[in-house]
Parts: sequence; structure tokens; C-alpha cells
Amino acid sequence: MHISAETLIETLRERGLRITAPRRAVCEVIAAGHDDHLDATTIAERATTDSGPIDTATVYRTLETLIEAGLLTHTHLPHGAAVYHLAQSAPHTHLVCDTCGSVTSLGTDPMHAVENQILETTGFTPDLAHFAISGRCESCQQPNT
Amino acid sequence: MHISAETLIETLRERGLRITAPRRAVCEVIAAGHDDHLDATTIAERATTDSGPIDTATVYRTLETLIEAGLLTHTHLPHGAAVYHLAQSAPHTHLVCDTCGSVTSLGTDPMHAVENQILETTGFTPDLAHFAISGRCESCQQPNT
DNA sequence: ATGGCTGCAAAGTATTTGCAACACG
DNA sequence: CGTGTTGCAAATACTTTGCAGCCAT
Repeated sequence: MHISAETLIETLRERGLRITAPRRAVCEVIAAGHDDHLDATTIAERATTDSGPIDTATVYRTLETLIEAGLLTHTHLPHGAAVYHLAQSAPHTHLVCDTCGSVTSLGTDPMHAVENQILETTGFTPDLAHFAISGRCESCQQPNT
Repeated sequence: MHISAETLIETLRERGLRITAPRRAVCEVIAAGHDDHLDATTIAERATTDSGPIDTATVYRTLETLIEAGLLTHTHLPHGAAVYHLAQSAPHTHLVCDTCGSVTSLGTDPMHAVENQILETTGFTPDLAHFAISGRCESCQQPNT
């Protein structure tokens, strides 16, 4: 149901890119974390190879490569670090809690209506998989003032 | 209809804060740009006083002060810099073009339905004035592949 | 063999903070 | 006068880039 690391690697190969240990490691981390919201630093930490940890720069370059290949998308969360996940994942919206920083996923069902409405109203085509909504999650509902 | 610089200053005074030239300048820039999406750097550039330009650090501190006073809100745009605008402005959603970077404002009408739906579905209370949607604006509609 | 890829380090951007001098109230 | 503020600079966080050596093909 989810893309495997091998599929990612295969796609890279098809595009004439070299299959290296770091790329393989990054692909595996991403494939393994299909439901997670991983930022570049986390990916770098998890994606260690035999020859030690992977440099952040390499991770960013690899992620960019994967994005160009259409395998990955990234989302900028309100507070800072960008998170990455497979493009093949069901598109979803990120709900980020201002208070505790937790990230909740929301299916696009509630968003589809808006998508069309935005398009009709403004001519703007929104990318609903690529943005985050700030707010307060259920646990942090109580006012903090 | 929009808050004036004096009102902002008056509110700061009421909170026991000192009214200084830099704060006055920042308030004026914000009041003048009520419909704009200003980032801290832009505010710093516009808010020059007799004694020269205002330091970025001061701008950030002043903005934070205004936010604490409930006069201002900030939004993190997908590509990087946070933008600030009056809390009293009609709440609106920001549509940011991935291609040209332009920012379009969207009234909350199309969003209200979603707001309720999100709340019912997930218990998450979204802050619709505080997030941006990525996508492609009308002018950049044509594929760039 | 050779050009794409990597790691290291430095640069860049956005934002925060320490500190001494200064000015509002 | 005394403390809140400011400006400068250094620090932090995230991401990008230059460069020389290495390895997949």
C-alpha cells in the first residue's frame, strides 16, 4: 500500500541517478516513516550508513532529488522545520497545535469543497497536501491566558 | 475602520509600556500597511526614525510586544519569512503562489465550513487567520515542467 | 576512467539573546 | 533617578553552496 524503499531507489535509477549508500538510507527512512512527519534533521539522524551518519547537506540534496522525481513532498510547518513525506501518501492536511506542537493529520474530505471554492473565487489552485493549519489541539483546548 | 497608529500606541501605554521612537515608528508602519503582508525585515526598513534605521532585533521585540498585547498576529508563509498584520483585520487566509511567491488574500467565507468540520472531526480548533495555503496563482497556472 | 555524489565547512537567511549605554516617565 | 528599551554583535536554527576527494557506472 505504501511505496517501498526499493521502489524509490528504482525510480532514481530510472532517472539515471546513481544509487549510493546515503540515498539508499534516506529512501529507507522515508519509506519506513510513511505516516510520520519527518524533518530533514530527523531523517539525517535516522539515516546512518556503515560509514557513519549522513551529512545534513546530503540529506537536503537527496530530498530535493526525490522531490524533483515527484516521489516526495514537503510541508512547512508554522513553527519552523519543514517536514517531508511520500507524495503517494493520501493527500492530507496538517493540523499543528500552537501550544504543544503536535501534528494531527486530516483527510482531504473536508478540504475538497474549499479547494473548489478557492479555485472558483480566486483562480488560485491550492495544494492542500502542502500546507499546515495552526490552531489548538483537543488536549490543549483550555485557554492559556 | 482600521486601527490607527495612535490606537496601537495608546494600547501600549495602557499596558504600562514606554512609548519610544522605534515603537512609534513600527506602529505607524503597521497601521499604514493594514492590508499588506509585512515581514519583519520590511517593517525594519520602513520604520526608520530620526536617529536612523531601527535594528531588526528591536523590530522583533516590538512585534512580539504587540502580539502579546493582542494587537497583532503573525503568519508563517510556506517559503520562509513570517508576515505580520493587525489582529483587528478581517480574518483571512493567505494563498501563496509556489511559483511567483505572490500572496493573495481569501475571505473566511469558504473556510468557515471547514473550520466547523475540522472541529467536529478531530477536536482541533483551527486558527484560520494564521496559516497559508500553497498552490499556484492564476497567472502561474500554466505548468512549468 | 570520469562525472555525479559525498562530506566538511563556510555562507545565507530568519530570528533570538546578552550586554552596556540610553532615555522615558 | 531607575528601569524598561535600544543597538550592536554574537548565537541559534534551518537550509544552501563551494570545493576537493571518492565511487557508481
